[in-house]
Amino acid sequence: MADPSSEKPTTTQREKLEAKESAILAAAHREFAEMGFDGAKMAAIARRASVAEGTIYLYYRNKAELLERVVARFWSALTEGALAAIPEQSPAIEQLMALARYHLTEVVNDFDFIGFTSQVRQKKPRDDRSLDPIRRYVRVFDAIYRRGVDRGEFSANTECRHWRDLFYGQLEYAARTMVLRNSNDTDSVMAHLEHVLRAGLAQPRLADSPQQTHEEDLGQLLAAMKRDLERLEQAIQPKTST
Amino acid sequence: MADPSSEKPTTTQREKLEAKESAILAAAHREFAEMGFDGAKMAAIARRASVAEGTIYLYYRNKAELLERVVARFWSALTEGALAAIPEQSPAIEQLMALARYHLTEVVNDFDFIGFTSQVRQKKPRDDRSLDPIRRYVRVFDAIYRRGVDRGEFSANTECRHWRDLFYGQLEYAARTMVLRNSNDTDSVMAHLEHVLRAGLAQPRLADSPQQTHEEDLGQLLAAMKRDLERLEQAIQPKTST
DNA sequence: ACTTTTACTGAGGCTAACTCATCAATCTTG
DNA sequence: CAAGATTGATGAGTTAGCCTCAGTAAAAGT
Repeated sequence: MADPSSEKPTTTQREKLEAKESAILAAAHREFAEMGFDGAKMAAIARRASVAEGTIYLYYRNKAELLERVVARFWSALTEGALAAIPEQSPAIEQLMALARYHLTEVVNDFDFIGFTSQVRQKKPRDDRSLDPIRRYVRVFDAIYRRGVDRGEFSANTECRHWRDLFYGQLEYAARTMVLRNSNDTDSVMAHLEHVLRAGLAQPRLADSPQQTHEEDLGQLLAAMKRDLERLEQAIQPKTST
Repeated sequence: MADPSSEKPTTTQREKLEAKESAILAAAHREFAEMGFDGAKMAAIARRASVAEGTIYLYYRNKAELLERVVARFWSALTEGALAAIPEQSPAIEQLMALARYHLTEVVNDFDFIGFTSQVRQKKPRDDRSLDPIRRYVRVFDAIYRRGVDRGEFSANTECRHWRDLFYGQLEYAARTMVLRNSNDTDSVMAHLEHVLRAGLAQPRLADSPQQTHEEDLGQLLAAMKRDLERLEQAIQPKTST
């Protein structure tokens, strides 16, 4: 066992398993994307992955669970890509727009998987772990949002989840429209979203009790100036009063 | 044939057919809603509708087409309900909010059918007539939007479709969140949507040349203060420099 | 009353998901 | 290193459920 040559087969064995599982997932991904859930045949997936049909059932209980794992992998990959696409040090609003652009293009590319996702969700209990990758992806938005609040870019008095729903909802519908019409006007969608976010996130109380956000910043500026004035006054007074 | 009594069976015959078709649709609706598409069994639908399994295939080519027709009926009903729920003479923004509230509650009630809809859409060519009821429903928004533009409530320089995507997208995601969490905060969703619509639809150029509203006033205030400071500086300098 | 047309039926065909007895390969142990 | 044990892989067979179609009943036509 200490002999390196004898270790090789051990690691190879593990790698073999993982490679096989990965091959099945990749084959299933392609088959589902091309044929849809009902159209996809387990036999075809097995053929694509170069395994026997029965082998698939050693890794996944049934066709539905296979789809579920493919979908989970899709969202994990999406999360990786999104994190890579977001500029680290930029203002939060720019990070949001980068996320939006990434999300939109990816969703248009793999639009079927949005449908698969809701198909999977439909028959899952609320707290199923298989939905975690989706939750992790959604939290990418939340993280940026919170950072925006911390940096003072966004006012803190709107619930994050409403903006999250608006963000992903708008993008998904825009993607659907683009896919259905086979057109691509990403830029105009992005411009509109940015407009809405800037107008609403930066000045979120405009509707309820207007004039509180940027004005808040400006208010702080004013306060600082007032302090400066007072200091100036202090500096003067000794000379003038004496 | 001219005898009225001989006409009766003819109409009864037609009514019978329509009643049967309607019974099948209703049975299918319930079965799909309870069991999902895959879980629903044609035999069960036939039993619910009190017809033989083969009879269903006289009306619908296959299970998928049956779902398609159920979905179409669902959207038609939604359109009727929406038109009824919208106050005729109110401002467009209020009509939009009425539509939003109606849409949200209905979608939460029958959330499965949203999933079915995308399932149906996935395997349909772009120009399939069976999607018409959905298009008709979507146009309810468009009509209100245009009316708002005509009345001068909304500025005309944003594309309708972006606001439509935002409107339905936000609501669908909000509905999903509510269904998944089994919570109901319709009012807070509505408040947020109204805020966004009012901020964006009424003052649509905010994003292009930012910071022109209240900050302008504050800016003037700051400018005035700066002038004061300069005056103060002037007042001091003679005394300190001399 | 007899034919034709139309509406309906449900047993059976067929496809495709899933199982399981069997085999192959690797690991363990005397 | 050979023999047994364990684990992984296979694909023919089972089964569920969609859909067909030959046959029946009812209505319309003549």
